[in-house]
Amino acid sequence: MKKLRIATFNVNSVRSRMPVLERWLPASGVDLLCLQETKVVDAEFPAAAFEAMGYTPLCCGEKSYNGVAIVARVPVDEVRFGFGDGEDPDFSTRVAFVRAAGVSILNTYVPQGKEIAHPDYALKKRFLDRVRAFMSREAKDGDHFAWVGDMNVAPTDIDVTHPEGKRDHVCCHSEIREKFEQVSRGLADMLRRFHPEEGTFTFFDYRVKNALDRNIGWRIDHILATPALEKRVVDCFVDKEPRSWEKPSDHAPVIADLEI
DNA sequence: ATGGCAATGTTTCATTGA
Repeated sequence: MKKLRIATFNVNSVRSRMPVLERWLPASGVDLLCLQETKVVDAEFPAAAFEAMGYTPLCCGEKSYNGVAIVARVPVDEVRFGFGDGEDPDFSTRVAFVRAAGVSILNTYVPQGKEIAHPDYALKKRFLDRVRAFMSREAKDGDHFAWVGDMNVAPTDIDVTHPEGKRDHVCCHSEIREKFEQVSRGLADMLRRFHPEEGTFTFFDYRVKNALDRNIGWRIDHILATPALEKRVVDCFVDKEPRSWEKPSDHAPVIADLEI
């Protein structure tokens, strides 16, 4: 039985976040980190800084927007970017799949969708359908599999401050919640299992004054596990500390401890 | 709380994010 600590973190630019990451990651105990919104082409990804901390980065990014990466200090057996299902776009800068240390992890940055009437919202729903199809292909019964990342869905009313004003929001609308529920059916919400209390958030808008201290936020970053993996998860929590530092991401990392 | 802030590239503003 080995311990494995995994995490998901939307960094909102990996280059701007290196001071936070260099303070947080070495002390975090995280073995395998899933990043979203790296916002950088692969040639300019700060690989050396991660290597200096003892981690190997595997990235797929683009200029200005999106970008995902797997950062691991355990041997990685396989990594793939994009859905690889033949559909266009492939979303290689929003989808990463990794096998390492006896687990499989799908790391996604789900499109936010802008507004219900916007074409990006239809793209978001299609993205979630493709996640379901990907998992049907890649996650077999009994697999130690997790779907993690910035899902841009607050699954229930307690996952957002002031839900009554957000009925038509692309992250809260009943339709997207139903879609997310359908796509994630059979997977267990690890953060909710260990933190069922209200006010458990992973995103705190920069524009809301003292959002962190007032705990005005959203729970949109998730770690979801198959039944086989769920049995191996011994803890899951939000690490809000790096959100309180200088030049923070607007998201906080979500950490899960596994015994594999 | 119906604004606000942060990051990026096109850079002294426009666009995007959630």
